[in-house]
Amino acid sequence: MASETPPDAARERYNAAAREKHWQGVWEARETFKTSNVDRRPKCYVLEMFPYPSGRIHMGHVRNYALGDVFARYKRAKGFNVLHPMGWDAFGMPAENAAMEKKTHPAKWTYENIAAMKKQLKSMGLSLDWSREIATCDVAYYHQQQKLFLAMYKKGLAYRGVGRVNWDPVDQTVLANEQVIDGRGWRSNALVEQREMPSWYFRITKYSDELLDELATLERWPEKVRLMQANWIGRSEGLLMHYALSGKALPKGKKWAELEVFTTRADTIFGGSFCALSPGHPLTVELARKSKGLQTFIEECAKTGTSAEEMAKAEKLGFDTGLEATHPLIPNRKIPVFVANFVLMGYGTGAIFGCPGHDQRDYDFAAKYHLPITPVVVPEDQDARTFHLAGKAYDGPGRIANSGLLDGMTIETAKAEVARQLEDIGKGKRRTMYRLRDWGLSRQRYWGCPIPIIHCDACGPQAVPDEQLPVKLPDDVTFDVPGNPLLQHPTWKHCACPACGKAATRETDTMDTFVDSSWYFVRFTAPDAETPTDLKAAKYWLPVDQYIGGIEHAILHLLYSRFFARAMGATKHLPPGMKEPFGGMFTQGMVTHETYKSSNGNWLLPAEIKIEEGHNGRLATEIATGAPVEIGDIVKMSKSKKNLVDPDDIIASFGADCARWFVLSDSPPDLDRIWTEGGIAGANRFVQRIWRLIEDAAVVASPTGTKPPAHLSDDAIELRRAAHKALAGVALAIETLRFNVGIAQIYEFAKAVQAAIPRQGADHAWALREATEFLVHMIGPMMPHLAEECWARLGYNTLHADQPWPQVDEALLVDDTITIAVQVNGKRRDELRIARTAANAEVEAAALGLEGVVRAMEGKPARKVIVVPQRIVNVVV
RNA sequence: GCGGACGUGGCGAAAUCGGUAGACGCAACGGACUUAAAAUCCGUUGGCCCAAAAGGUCGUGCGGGUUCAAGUCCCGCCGUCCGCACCA
Repeated sequence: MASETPPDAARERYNAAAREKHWQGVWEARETFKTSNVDRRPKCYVLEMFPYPSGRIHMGHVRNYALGDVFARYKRAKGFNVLHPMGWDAFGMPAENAAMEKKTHPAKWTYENIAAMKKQLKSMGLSLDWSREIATCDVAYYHQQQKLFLAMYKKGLAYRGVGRVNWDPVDQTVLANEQVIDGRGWRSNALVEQREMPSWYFRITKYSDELLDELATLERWPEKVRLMQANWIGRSEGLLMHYALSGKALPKGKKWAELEVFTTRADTIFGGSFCALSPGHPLTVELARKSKGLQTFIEECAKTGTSAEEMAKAEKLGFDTGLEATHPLIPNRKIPVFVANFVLMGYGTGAIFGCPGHDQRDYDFAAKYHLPITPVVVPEDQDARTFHLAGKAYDGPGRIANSGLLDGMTIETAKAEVARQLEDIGKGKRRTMYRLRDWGLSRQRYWGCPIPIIHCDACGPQAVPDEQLPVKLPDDVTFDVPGNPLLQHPTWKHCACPACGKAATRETDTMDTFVDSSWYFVRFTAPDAETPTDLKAAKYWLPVDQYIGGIEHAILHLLYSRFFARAMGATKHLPPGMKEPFGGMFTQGMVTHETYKSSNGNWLLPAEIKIEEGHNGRLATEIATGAPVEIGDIVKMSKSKKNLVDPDDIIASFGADCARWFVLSDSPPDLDRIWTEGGIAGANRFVQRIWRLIEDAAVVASPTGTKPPAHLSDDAIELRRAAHKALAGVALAIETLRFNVGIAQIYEFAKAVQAAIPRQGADHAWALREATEFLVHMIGPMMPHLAEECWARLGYNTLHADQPWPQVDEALLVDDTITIAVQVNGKRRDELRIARTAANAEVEAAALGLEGVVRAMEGKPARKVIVVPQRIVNVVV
């Protein structure tokens, strides 16, 4: 029999490139991964974040989609009706940049990129239902998005308001915060201005509480992401309180008689030594009309940089208005009113009272302007009379002091007491504030979804009537002049008012691309529906059971999607109660690689260098010149550092299975995966080893469908145990997204199968057949092409992709005889082979008789023997 | 500054419940096969003591603690990474 197997030298290696193409063709021809919305099986919606069509996939994509594909294929094998779709986040700036630089139309550039990337994704052998493919720049998609927008507009969830934006005066466009670098536009390098501009907003703050409170229901989300969202929403409970204003400079009118401030530390009011207004506060603006000095001060404030670092370092600056504020509970104390650069207009009321003793910012400010600093909270272990602030504010726990009627209270009691008293006299009100603001979605750009609104001088903003939708982007645009091409288009914006019929103009802003990605996962459930969503399909498929993507979307994309789910519920585009779009969320790590730098300081591609490993470490040289190369840090693969490995090259030389196997091995999926030449070679060795193993096993194993023999030898039973244990272990690893652990078990099991091949006898042949098939099932989700090839080699003419995950025989998971460690005084001294069911007394007796135990006990009597059944024995002497 | 995560061999890591630390992979070293190489196969590989084996001993960032037993739990440090950042 064995002679049928060719010797290694003559054997053909598994030709991944050819076979992978073959099986991809078979899957496509048979529509193996096409999913129906009508199916009796339980559903499972597996989704990876859809890519931006930059033109080429990178290793980050390979990892992301390999992770998702393992899960999707496994769930299919487990009998689920799996939805695993793919699409393109296709609107956005890079297409317009390309249009300006390369003179290609954004649409042409985008669709060519999509075609190229789709080809690359297909070469990965992903179990995707391509019939549901969507691109957000498809008119069919953004048509539906416009309907959604109008439905939200009519519900008051989208509105037009005025807000501050980062305006790039050269490019004539609004910039996102992350596009402003050191106060300058990232492309134009022009000084960015803060402008008040009319913009469109989504009323996400309506759901602040829900979005925060319901984070608790997201049990299969990373704690870290939930925390980041909670901090982003930033709810804080506090008190609005009114200070009476006085002073010569106080403007006339009732409106200026009182100053409203917000505080979360009402307990510290007796420590308040000043009030401060934001430079943008209405009272500041009013006062500035009569004060040149204040005007100058406001201008100075506006100039301080917008970058986070600058803000933190910026000195606390104030301008004394000459006004005085009287606290409602302490009529005899008047404190000065300043305008201060550190008070934000966008939070609370834009005005604060400063308590230097217990707030570091206020402390810094008070120190600079020589204002009183009185501690009013004293730590429990300190005496109020001697307690001293050691040069900084104290914000820890303690009891109230120096505060008259509040003295001796806890912080919480004092807060409640102040709130109660102020509410009683109508000078205060408890209030919850949020850091979260409404979502500004206007972008002055071309390549985005047009906002379907018409502005009429007589009637105001009007929704575009349904029959006039979609508002299509015009094709004939130029990017020769800065600014929004839609605004400059000669005819596009001119139209008739739907209400009065007179000449009107279209909204020329387009939507933030985060809008596109806030509901695409719903559209996948019914990609061809004439309405934005199909309630029946949405109800069947949603929520997404497992969503996988990068941590960089932890806040915005995921929070916006959660908002959209609620808003779409309100507009009846989702079934009632369907609030959370993603039941399970997983954030995968990056793919990293060593960096290489030539002696002249240029970064080099891994392909441009050669590495020699020897006793004295690793030496790198540049292939072209033979010059030595400096090996740098291991960082995320990036174009700028050139530490890139091209998925196309890897797939061409090793195959998609090998690339998938590599990115799944070794590192936990949520941590970074370091790409190494050695690692990919190791993965390739395993691919070849599996193929040889299956070829060998196919020769000696029982034919398909052989009935189990009546008697199995111990070795055969051991192989069965190993097979069933590995199968259960791999299944658990996949379910818990710990693929690296599952892969380690596959390696181990493959060794056991290999060792069993030379054994003779019908029982071995049968056990080997089972073990070999199990092995193919285990590698299937990760290396699907190889699994098909092996499945065929084992004598089947069915598709492995259609095979169910085998049943585990639970009885085989537990051993009859087990090995337990025996310790003496907590140190392992020997081990014991004993029946799993042995009684504790029996275990104890056997343990005490072990050679290593006797030696370690040195003749002393056992004071205590702890027997943990089936785990360990510890003898205490 | 605030919040969070992490720290285990030369490297990536495993250890699901407090119960044999280092599975599995990479790298390295030795051997078989070969004229040779590649490929493949077999073996060794945490430190120290011992000629070797047997055995001993130390060992999961550092210092304490709880426990029969700690990588795992508690307290205090140190370091690295990430997020937020004048949010009153």
